Amino acid sequence: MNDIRPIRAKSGTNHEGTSAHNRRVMIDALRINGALSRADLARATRLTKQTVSNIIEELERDGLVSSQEAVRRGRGQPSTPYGLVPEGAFAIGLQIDRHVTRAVAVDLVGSVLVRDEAGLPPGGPSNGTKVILDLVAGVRSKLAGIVQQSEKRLVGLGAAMPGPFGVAGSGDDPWMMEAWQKFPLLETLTAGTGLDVGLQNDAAAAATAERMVGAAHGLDHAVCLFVGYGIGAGLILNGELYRGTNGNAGEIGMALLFADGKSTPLEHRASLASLYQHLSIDPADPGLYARINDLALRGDQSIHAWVEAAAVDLRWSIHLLETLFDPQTVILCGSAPEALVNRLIAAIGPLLPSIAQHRGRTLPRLQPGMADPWSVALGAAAGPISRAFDPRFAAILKDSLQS
Amino acid sequence: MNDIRPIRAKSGTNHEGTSAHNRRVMIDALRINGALSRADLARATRLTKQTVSNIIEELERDGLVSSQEAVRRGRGQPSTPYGLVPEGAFAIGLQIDRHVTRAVAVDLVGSVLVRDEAGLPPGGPSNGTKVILDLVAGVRSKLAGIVQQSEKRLVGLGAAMPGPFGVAGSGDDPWMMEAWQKFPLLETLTAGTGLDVGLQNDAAAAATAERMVGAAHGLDHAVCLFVGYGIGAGLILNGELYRGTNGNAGEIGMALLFADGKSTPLEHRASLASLYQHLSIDPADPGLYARINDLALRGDQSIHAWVEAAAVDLRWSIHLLETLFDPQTVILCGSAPEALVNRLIAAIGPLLPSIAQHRGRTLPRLQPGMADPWSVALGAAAGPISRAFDPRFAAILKDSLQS
DNA sequence: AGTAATAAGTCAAGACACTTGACTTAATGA
DNA sequence: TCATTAAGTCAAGTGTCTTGACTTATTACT
Repeated sequence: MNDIRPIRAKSGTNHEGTSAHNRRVMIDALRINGALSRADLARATRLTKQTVSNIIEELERDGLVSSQEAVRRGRGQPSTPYGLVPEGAFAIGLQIDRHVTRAVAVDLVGSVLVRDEAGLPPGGPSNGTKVILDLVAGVRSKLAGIVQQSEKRLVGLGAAMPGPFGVAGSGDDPWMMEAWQKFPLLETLTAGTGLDVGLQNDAAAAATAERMVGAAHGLDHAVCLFVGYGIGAGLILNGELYRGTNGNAGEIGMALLFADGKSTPLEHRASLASLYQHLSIDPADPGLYARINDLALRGDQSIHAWVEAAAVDLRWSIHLLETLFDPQTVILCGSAPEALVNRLIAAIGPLLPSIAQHRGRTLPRLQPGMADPWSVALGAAAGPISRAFDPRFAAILKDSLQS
Repeated sequence: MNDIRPIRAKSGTNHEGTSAHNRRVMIDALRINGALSRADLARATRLTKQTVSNIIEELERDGLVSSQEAVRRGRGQPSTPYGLVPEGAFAIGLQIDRHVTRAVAVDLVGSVLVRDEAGLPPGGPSNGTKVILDLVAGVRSKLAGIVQQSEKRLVGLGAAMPGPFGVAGSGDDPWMMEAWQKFPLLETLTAGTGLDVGLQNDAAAAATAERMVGAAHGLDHAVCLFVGYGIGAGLILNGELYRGTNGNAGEIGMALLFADGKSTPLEHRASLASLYQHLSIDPADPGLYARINDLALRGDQSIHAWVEAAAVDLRWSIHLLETLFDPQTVILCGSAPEALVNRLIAAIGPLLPSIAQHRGRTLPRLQPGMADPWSVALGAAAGPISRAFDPRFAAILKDSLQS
């Protein structure tokens, strides 16, 4: 009769949770709307003027917001807008890709202050860990050289790498990503940097970036279709990144397509990997990015065939994402040369019919996102910033309150 | 300069929000774990014993929980477990299907107390509204005859019908569902019943039912693949039903499949509609359910061919849902005869490889859910109960606190 | 048996964060 | 000039959780 079953329950909350939530709501409002007065904030958040005043005062003491020039708007006392202070917080973003690793330092509003990259030697984590830790340390010290107190204001390190995580893989990846995926990266990075470390896949990172400073800014439901070496979808649902049970939600590249009696993962058909194979070029070529961009700009015939084929699969992928997630918009982004992404977008249209053809639609069904080799690292850095400052259910719960 | 841009912000919260959240967390814990003592609840929710005592006292006054026989568990004062009181709250669930409408009255723990159905005359809402309102009124008065104070404890009316909502349709549906989808159903039901009314699609309702009393009980990430006249997926993400921008998330039946050079919606290939067509029978036949069940039990050859074909599409659908949502489990349910669902499940296996083949997996990748013509109505009723009593982010916000 | 240990649950005071309503400040418009 | 309007502050009030001591009830040990 002595049942020792664990009791499962969500955590309760208390005053601290309330306060933490309200602080986050203020920051979020300032991020979405730009500078706002206390009175504006009170109306928008449904809190009282007094409460807003107290919280703003606290945020100002913490260096997260600052007052601006008073604004006269008709009768009444002029309002004093408060805006986010970019240097109020920083985060380091780290991208681990097949043959390269990139790190950036980003501030509270998502500006990249420092960026650096390094080649990853073959051999997986055993050879790459030192390179990565050195890269992070370098970015961190450069940041310290640019701004005061950066270390105190560093909220964490976000890492991004291709998924999926924790899955028994196919073993056909020459880039040892599987070894990386199995490696205790979080623990290694935490031990090596002393920072709070988070990990997400590259598509999720791209979506996080789009939400902070890109096309998904202020949206609560958006899907980012990320075309990189692989292909994946980053999901913004209810205003938050959706991770799924194991952080693998959105791994559309693993979706099997059936054609001509055989099944192929989408990843093998529409991704830069397939392009490299199509063009018979070495993905480790350092001048690759410029070369592809050049080919895309020139409208090269060899690229054209791949674009047309990939566009068919992407068009269908977008249709499927619209059908399953019912987002406000789909964003096409990638760690691909911008010219190539533009060609893809042009080739994808017109979109397939879907539930996205909705009466109340205001946003385009498909929008271009960032096409920048640094966008994944930026999104990786945006992760810790979002965790620290965006309103989230988890942030009100007692078991998340440590500070 | 007089910019009248609307300021967008999430709502703040206050003590009431805190309290409302904690009440919901208690109810949720009792629902998941069964009866618990105050001390157990305090540990599980991370609240203090005193706080739990106060909230339990309040919930007991409200008739939502009641104490049970004291339990001796080793040293120390025996604990007094508290459990949910089924008749603490009720909701009416309404299913509007092509040729039939069903209504149920459900209690706090998801037991169906009253059920009734009626045929829907052709002609869409103009002819059907009266039938529906009469059906609801009948169920409501029968409930009042069974339990005391049912009207006071009625938290709302949940309606479910096939989606998608608000989409420019294809117009090829003989059952006038498009007319229903365009009809101001919420307003009509609110005016006709005086209740708080919610609306979701049938797959979402099935998922809500599975979460309250079925295979998704206590799970935070589950996908219900619902096979009915159409086919759809109900999504439980982060412990809540995910609706998408327009309540159309999960409408996998609208997904276009490409084969033999033409595109077909999944719905036309794997759904009861396709079965009826395959068997050349009239979907309005009142003895349909028994007839199909009988055919499935006998292992009829005509059904066998459809099952084999549908299983291919369902196998792929499950693979896709696993890939995109990374759920803890996929549940196959339907408003289809149980024997048919069992045949389908048997025919679907083995599943396609996917990211669901994860190291830490404990639940089966695919589980059977309810296969019951009443499950959609039950899920419809579970909607208002979940909105009223489950922990949700929205419930802590000031703009959701009215009571 | 008697007593120490253990755990549930209560009591009463305290702390925290939001709310209330009156008040001050500073601008515009008639 | 002065009523009106709106931003923002002040100080007391309120609701909800927390704290720490205390009571109650049972088992385990001597």
